Amino acid sequence: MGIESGSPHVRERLSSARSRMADVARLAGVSTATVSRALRQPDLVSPAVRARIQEAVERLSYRRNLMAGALASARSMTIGVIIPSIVNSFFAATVEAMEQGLKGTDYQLMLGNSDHSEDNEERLVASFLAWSPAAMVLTGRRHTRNTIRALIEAEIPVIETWELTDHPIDTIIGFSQRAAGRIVIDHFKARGARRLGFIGAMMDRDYRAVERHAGFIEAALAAGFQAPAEVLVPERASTAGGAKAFAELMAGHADVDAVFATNDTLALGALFEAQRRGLAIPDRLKLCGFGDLEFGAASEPGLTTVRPPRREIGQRTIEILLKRLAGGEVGDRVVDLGFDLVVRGST
Amino acid sequence: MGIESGSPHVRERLSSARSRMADVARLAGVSTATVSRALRQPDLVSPAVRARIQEAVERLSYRRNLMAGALASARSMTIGVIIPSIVNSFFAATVEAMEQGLKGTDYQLMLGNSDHSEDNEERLVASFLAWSPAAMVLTGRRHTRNTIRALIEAEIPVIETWELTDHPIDTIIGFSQRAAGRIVIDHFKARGARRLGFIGAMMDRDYRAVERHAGFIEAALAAGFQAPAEVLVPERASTAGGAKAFAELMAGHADVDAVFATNDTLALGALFEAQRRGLAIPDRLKLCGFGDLEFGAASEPGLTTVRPPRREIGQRTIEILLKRLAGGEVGDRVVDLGFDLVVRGST
DNA sequence: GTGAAAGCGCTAACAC
DNA sequence: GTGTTAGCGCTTTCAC
Repeated sequence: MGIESGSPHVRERLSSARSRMADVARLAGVSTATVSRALRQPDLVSPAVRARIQEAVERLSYRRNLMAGALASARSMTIGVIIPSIVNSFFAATVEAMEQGLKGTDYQLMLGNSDHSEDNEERLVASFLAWSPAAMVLTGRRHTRNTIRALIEAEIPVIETWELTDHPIDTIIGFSQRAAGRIVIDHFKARGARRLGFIGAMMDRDYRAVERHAGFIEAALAAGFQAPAEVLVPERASTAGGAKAFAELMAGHADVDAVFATNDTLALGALFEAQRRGLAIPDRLKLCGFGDLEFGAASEPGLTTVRPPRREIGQRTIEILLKRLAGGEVGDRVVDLGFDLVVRGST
Repeated sequence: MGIESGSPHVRERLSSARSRMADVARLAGVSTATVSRALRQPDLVSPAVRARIQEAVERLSYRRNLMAGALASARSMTIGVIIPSIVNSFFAATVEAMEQGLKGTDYQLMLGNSDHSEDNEERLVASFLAWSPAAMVLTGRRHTRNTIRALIEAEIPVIETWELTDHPIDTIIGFSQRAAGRIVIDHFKARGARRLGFIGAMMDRDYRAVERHAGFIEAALAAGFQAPAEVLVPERASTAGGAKAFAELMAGHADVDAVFATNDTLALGALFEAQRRGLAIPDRLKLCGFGDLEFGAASEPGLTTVRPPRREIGQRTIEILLKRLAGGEVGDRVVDLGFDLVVRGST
């Protein structure tokens, strides 16, 4: 098309194997504009033409080049998701639910891992935005100024998750971490606990754990308990860390009879350590975790825990996003999905 | 720049806020080609010019539009990774290691989840290829014909992981699942086991578990054991499933004294169930898992397990990929990273 | 409802 | 070592 003989720099096509939209257009006897419409907004194209295009697409086994489309429209079919940790199955369940919600659409998740660092998050957001994502999903409500600015300038839907705040960047979907900490006190009190303990991990970086802790302490004092004994492990939550922290806790405060661990994994470690020490659960020691990780239902005894709406957060996020991306209204900016206390043998 | 008055269709820039390479070029007093070079192959640009460009980039807080670059070069800075499950922390550790290996480079992982299905994998590969990834990373060596063809046609590095085969698509990095099953027999025999049991999950879809099973059975028979008693759970491995399967196993074969579970999560369930039944571990019952998940080191008793090179697979994958993408030679096409038997209290 | 044509913001031949 | 220039394969006005 218009290659004049003598044209100086002819660039060869790199992937000559793959058919382009122009090939489809030619075969269907229409323009590329019409093919583009037929593929993106079928309603705007007459049924007859649509059928011809469909046939041509199949004959050529044509697949749209998403990058060309993204460049032309300044918007890609990508949704950037940043979670604090992949290994932590809290967020894995949320991501899995998001993936399932996206099945059948053309959207792709682009997953990043901030390792619980706001600076890492800032870098990730910057590099994700270079892909002109259709939307961004973050974990938590705390971000650097630059992150927030970049996100606002991008003018795309932004969903924060796993927490609540009255001032989300755009929309936040989660639950009150503080209330999750408080509810444990009610339960311990009902069970007759006298001396409380707390085990936490990575509380210098995991702001959600800090909030659960705050809720726990605040409610403990309000309920007339002595200030809980605490042991924090610096590394990320692990069974080994939980066992170690529990040992340390009991070493310093042998009278503790009810322990809240900010994470089921820590609680499992405490449970094993209690077993090793022959402490009867729940009679001598009551144990409550957070997360409702799968093993808690099958452990011996079963682990009492606070269940966050892990999958629901992901489902609702995608639901809201798909509606927005299809041109729907912005709904509630704060979505509280709540949580449950799951009572099992350990209390 | 050549906008003639009366030009019919002038399209307005959508994101006028962001600076383009042309802006940087203008400010630095060079052409866009030079800016592009300075950003991608700094060695080809004189230090003086490079510095000027660098300054302009900072002044304008310029970020390259990766999609434009990808379109022009028919190659994006993306590495597509497909794993069978996000929730399963086996692969999470591999992905985490890959991410860390990519830190400081401009490459991004694009993560997909096949849910242990070759058909899902095929769809994911197809949609990932639409992004012209720089490379693809798959889990396992079994793929549909279409997957393999598409990957070969893409002419990019392809790494298969977590298994071995003499005929990889391109390169495979892993270990022998079959040998991992066999080694457990050696250990059980050394510990004086008499009657063997096996617990598996999702063995209709998880081909790696099937291979471990095959190795276990094959070695058991070769070592003169009676054919192991087996219980398989259809769902994905869980503690609850392990407990249930173990209960069923003992109900049918009360004489079993050594159990191999294809997954530590199942083994943990068996451990809890054995506790509930008052079976002494390891005296009455020996238990071995697979995966070396974190809790096994802290459980009571500690869980003997086969440790796969989870992080090593990810590290090596990125190492090899970065070398290849930088134009390096293709090295070994089969990389055996081996595995370890980690002996703890449960045997 | 459909087509023409002007970009989207880069990269890579090639010339100098 | 640097500039010129022609695309990459779409999307989207605008005109009909």
